[in-house]
Amino acid sequence: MHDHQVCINHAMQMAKSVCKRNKQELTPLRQAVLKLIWNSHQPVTAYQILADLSKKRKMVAPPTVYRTLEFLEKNGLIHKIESLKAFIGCSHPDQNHGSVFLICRKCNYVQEELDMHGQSNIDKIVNKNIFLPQSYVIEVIGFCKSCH
Amino acid sequence: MHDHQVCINHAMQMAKSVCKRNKQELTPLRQAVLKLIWNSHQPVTAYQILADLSKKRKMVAPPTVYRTLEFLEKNGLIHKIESLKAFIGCSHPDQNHGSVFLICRKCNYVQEELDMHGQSNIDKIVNKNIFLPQSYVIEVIGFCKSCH
DNA sequence: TATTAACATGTTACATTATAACATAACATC
DNA sequence: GATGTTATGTTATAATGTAACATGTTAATA
Ligand SMILES: [Zn+2]
Ligand SMILES: [Zn+2]
Ligand SMILES: [Zn+2]
Ligand SMILES: [Zn+2]
Repeated sequence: MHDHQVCINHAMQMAKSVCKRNKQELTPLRQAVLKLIWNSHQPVTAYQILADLSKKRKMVAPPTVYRTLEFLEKNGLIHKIESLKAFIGCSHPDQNHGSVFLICRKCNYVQEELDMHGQSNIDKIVNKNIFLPQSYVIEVIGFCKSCH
Repeated sequence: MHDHQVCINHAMQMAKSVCKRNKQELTPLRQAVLKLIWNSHQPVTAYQILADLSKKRKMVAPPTVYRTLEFLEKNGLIHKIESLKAFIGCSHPDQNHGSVFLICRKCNYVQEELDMHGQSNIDKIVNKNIFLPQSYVIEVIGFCKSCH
């Protein structure tokens, strides 16, 4: 357990400054979606967001949600968990980083850990193959400390 | 370039022995799907398989394909590339292993590299968090040697 | 101040990916 | 030949994601 309000406040503050830095607008819609995502440390699907958002505002359609998610992801404010087709707030949007996601199958908590891709065993493989990496998907599925 | 017929033959041989070891049946349907997947080193979607298979045999429905894919995956004969929602033959179905997939955005070639999860930086993170890993999704998206 | 360009959001209609639930077949064992 | 098990077929629908075009909003710029 932790004071999650701190997480939310921090995330929203970060978002403001990141968007400012990137010269991008953090509109009310984008803020609302980001806040919904930060409701928990569990990943949420686009259609969960769609439902939640449609309660708060008038009915929204899928493109609205997907576009907003795209914006947030491009600006490093959220990540997509590919193995779950779901989205989660980025814990470190200010830093340029790769991430390792630890995904608990029982409680759904997702822990994002920084990983400076560059000298890991994965990068050894990348280099050995003369591969030019552009993005990484690194997800570990299992049970978190509390759940096993 | 390489003699891909060798890859196919090897894969089908391996499949036979793996299924025997696992006491599982490699039925004609399952063989057909595996062969279709091994048509190339590029990942194929379930619905591509559905289309191909429906040409070879009588029309098949999605559950037939998804069930077969599930069987093949459970027996370690194929892998799902999560970031592409597509499937690819496993190059090393006989060994118990983790994999790193190098996915070329231009030519779609997917290189599977073995990675004995256990002492990598990812596992350091796993251990630090007292996380009990069950499966890994490790995908690097970029450009292969030939394409950059 | 009208005009334009840009960006953001709304709307409609679909495409793609995946699964639930139930029915039948195929085969082995008793 | 009844029974259980595994594999496959069938129908229907759920869940995820996008293309294309319309409208609104704001801020230069003519
Ligand atoms: Zn929190
Ligand atoms: Zn947990
Ligand atoms: Zn080959
Ligand atoms: Zn390539």
